[in-house]
Amino acid sequence: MEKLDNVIFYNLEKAVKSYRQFAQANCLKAGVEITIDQWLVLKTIGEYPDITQHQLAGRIFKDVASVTRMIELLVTKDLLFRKSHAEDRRRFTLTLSDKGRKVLELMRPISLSNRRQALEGVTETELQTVQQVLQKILHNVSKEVDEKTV
Amino acid sequence: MEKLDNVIFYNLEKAVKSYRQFAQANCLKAGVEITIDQWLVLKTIGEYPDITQHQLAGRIFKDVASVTRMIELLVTKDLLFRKSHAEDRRRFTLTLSDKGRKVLELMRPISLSNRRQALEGVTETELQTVQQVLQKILHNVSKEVDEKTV
DNA sequence: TTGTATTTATTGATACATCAATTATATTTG
DNA sequence: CAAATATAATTGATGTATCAATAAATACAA
Repeated sequence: MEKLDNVIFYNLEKAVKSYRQFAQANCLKAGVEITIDQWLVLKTIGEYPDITQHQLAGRIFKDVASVTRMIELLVTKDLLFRKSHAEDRRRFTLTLSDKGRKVLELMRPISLSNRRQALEGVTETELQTVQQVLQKILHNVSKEVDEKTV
Repeated sequence: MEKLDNVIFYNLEKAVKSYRQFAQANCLKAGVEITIDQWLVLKTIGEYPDITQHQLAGRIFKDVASVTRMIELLVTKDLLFRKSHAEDRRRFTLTLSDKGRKVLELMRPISLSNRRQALEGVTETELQTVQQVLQKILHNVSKEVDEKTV
């Protein structure tokens, strides 16, 4: 009773994991030595040059602790520079290195192709429905405002 | 250009992660000291008493190495027994302990309620669309049969 | 302005993911 | 049957997730 195959959350996880493996494999094939997660960090820093690690974590839905460690890695891989922020000494300024920028360029066509391949045969309408459902789920599981404010 | 918010795979990951946190928090609230992943293992063993670790891994889309370690944990937590298989000495027979069965019973209503809450406002039709799309994605990203068999 | 709270980030501990290499047992094939 | 192959599981190495505790700097309130 209640086969896992019918539980949407298992299928969601399955699809997400499979896509990740697929995407990761395609990066390697293209000779880019980076994990999808590391790429996400680089990409986000590229888009938001003055972002804090905290905001970064939120944007890629990761833990701040994870982000700290990923940044360390990216720095030792010479993809990223980190220097103390000029105006707020609690923060750090994160800057892509040349190598980091190069990786991002290499990745752009790959990630586009990954998505295109993965979504082959999926219609625009279907996509919209999926997005709607995901929004609803997100809304439902996000910490509700405490209603004990009677 | 190409905001992450519009990329379905980010939203998928986001939804999956959020649901996991939600589900995990609800377990803790109910006093069940187990991770969702450990629960998945127990549940699957309950449903397939003679399963191999390899099959188990496939069923919950995890790595065999992860499964090995999770089983070790579950054994030390006294939720699971493991003894060498009678007919095939490469294998192990995995058996739920009383404590393990009790945890599964405690979890049943919780997981049902988790899903119900998370899917509030989502119609049956929408769900079906999502399932279809997930199937398509899975199909697209799964290793294609090598077509160089010319 | 001193004390308190908040924000930014790190660190330690534990759990899980993934890949590659290895061990042990079974199965197949010559 | 012996050799080659396949299967079941473990182990090591590296990367990520999550929680809790901490440190340092900044903001805010009395």
